[in-house]
Amino acid sequence: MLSLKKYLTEGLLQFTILLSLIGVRVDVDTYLTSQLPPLREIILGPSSAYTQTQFHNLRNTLDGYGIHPKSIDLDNYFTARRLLSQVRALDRFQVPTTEVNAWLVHRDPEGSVSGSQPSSGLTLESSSGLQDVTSPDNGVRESETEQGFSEDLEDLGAVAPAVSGDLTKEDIDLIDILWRQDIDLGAGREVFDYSHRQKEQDVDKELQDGGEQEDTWAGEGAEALARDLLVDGETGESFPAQVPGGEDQTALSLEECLRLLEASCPFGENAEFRANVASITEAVPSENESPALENSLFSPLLTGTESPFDLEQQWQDLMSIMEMQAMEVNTSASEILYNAPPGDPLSTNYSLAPNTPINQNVSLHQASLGGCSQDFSLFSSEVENLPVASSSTLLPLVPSNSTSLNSTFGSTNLAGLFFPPQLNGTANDTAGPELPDPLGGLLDEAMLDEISLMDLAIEEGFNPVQASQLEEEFDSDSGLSLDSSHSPSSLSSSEGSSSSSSSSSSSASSSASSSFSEEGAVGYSSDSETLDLEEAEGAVGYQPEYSKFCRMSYQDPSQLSCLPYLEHVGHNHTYNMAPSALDSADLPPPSTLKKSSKEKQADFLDKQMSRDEHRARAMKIPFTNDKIINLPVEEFNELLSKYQLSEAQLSLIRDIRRRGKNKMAAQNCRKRKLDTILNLERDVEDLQRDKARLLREKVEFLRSLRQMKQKVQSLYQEVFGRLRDENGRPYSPSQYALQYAGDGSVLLIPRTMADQQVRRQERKPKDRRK
DNA sequence: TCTCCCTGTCATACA
DNA sequence: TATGTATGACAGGGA
Repeated sequence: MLSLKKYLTEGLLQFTILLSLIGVRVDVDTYLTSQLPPLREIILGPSSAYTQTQFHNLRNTLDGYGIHPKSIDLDNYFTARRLLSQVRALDRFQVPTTEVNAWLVHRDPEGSVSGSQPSSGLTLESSSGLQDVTSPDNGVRESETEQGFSEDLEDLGAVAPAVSGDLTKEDIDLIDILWRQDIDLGAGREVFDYSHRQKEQDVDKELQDGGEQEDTWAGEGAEALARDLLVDGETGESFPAQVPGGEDQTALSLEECLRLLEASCPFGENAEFRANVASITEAVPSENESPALENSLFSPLLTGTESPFDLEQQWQDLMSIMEMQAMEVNTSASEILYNAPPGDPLSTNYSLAPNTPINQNVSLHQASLGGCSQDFSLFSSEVENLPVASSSTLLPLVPSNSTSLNSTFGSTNLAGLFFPPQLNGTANDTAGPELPDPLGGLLDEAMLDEISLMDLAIEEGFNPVQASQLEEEFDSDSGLSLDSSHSPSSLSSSEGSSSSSSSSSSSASSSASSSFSEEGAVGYSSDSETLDLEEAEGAVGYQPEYSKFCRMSYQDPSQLSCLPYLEHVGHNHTYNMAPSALDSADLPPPSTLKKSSKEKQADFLDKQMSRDEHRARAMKIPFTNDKIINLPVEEFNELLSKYQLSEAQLSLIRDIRRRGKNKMAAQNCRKRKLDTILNLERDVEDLQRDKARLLREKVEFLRSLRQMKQKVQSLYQEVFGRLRDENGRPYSPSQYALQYAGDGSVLLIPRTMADQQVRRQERKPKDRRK
């Protein structure tokens, strides 16, 4: 019978899927909800004791409208409806993106499929040439695509198990079957992933638009620069462009500056980006380590990548967290990092990066330290204390008209942050060492284990999810095992029709678990018309996790196992029947048995009867406890009216009814508690996975950011080094700074102005926080 | 014997 | 008010 059931179940399911695939609509509802108990029972299996609770409610409510809102049967109802609707939708070939993502998430632990496989690293870090910088936008986007960031970002809205974890094992099996079929047709799994295809299209679009934007922006920038130069020439001031001998040099320098900056940061043509680039250019080198000042690059760079999500805000949030953690960080690491000996400006100006070779295989911890050392001090008071350069006059290079000046002030200028205090003549040698290492704080004891796991993932080509799973397995010693998929009962998952995903919602698991919790004494009525429906509803799935709770009220522990398909063995149909009837019905003819065994059987059955059944039999109640408990009120009262019952009998009957209902209510209550605990476990599991993923993303971002800053720094140095005043002498970095204004012009301004703008910029995020 | 867990039951609140 | 449900608390029984 079992094999027949399995055969029929799988065969029908596959047949239905095939029919659906070729366009034949199969309405399974007709078969499942029709009054064909044997077929339904074969397919869905017998019900459990739990589901008997709403016998009367489910009567005449085949669609489930009469199910109590809190009933566990409602879970079955919704699960069944959802599965049926999905089966029907097969011919329409719709695979919801979020569900596929959820599927991927749940396959991660097995390492078979993962949408967030770690790539070897961001494109930016693949090489250090300028070529990489020419398309940081695309690079970042591609990196996002490669590393499953797009999925991760989508997960931000679908991470909650209640949403994304709604796939049952049946769903997964269906998707898997479809996938295999399409693989045979030459289609990969990514074909189903709408987000994947969309990301590919986006990337292509970006690649196309990027070139156009770059060209447009370059043209506008050149025009703006030429305009500025012309205006400046009209002022008659000692603008290099108009000074004989120095004109070509300066003009060439500015053009080169613009070109280099454009080449390095072709993010787009919008003003926001330009402001960001301006902050990038200002965030260039400082002679003495001022890592605190360099974090100004954070937001602008990330905003420049222009994703639909407010990455700048996210980073600010992240930085705020880091700031908090940085309060407690020890400064030893930063001291080492910041006390680099002065020497080559390129190597010393930029806190860590120049001296730290970019190593893709570097430990995440190390990488994080490096990235952090330069990134997190935007809001540090050190910035406020920066001495202002004495020079306050506007250079001839700066356009003299008010518009340009306003734009200059209005634009981002963090140049001062990058110039070495020594050059300002007011250097504070202790500034660097005093700065804490925020990421070091982030990577404190509590996070090192996760980081190390991520290190493992990056260094060893480990799937980070696997790493997190490894971590979970380590954590599983704590009594509550988070990995339910390792339950021995998961063997039953081979039965596609009787398994439910560990990610199923609590409602689904409720229905599933009830399929084998057996209450034989009061839980079964062979003459109940609604029983079949109950069984159908109650056997939607089998929850492996409940194997450990399967020791419920079964009839005979020695005869019954926890297997759900054996649950019907334990039903007790005897109730208040007379012992003689029981004997004749259940026992072999007396002639073939010894009296002792007969008595044994009687004793055994007697023991199996509940107290209320004993009482009912003693009081000669003329109907079964099952009827007493499960009949609707109207029918119950009608039943009572048919018999002439004494007050004691009536009282007992009402007590039996009350206790029976309460007993099942208690069972439901306890099962709900278990469901809650299990779902909480899954939530914790998901959150841990998300946490690991976010940490990994953060490290990746920091790494790419550090590399971008390196390149911007070198470009700034190159541009600034080529600038010459009217006498052909280079400008002093301690007195002047380059500023990339919002209108596309590149300005050389005194450091005092740059410092003022730095302070002004610092206040903005603070105000925004308020 | 003690402890833990499961189960049934009661009391109570609530719908 | 009657009925049903949910849940905390308690007790009994088995391992």
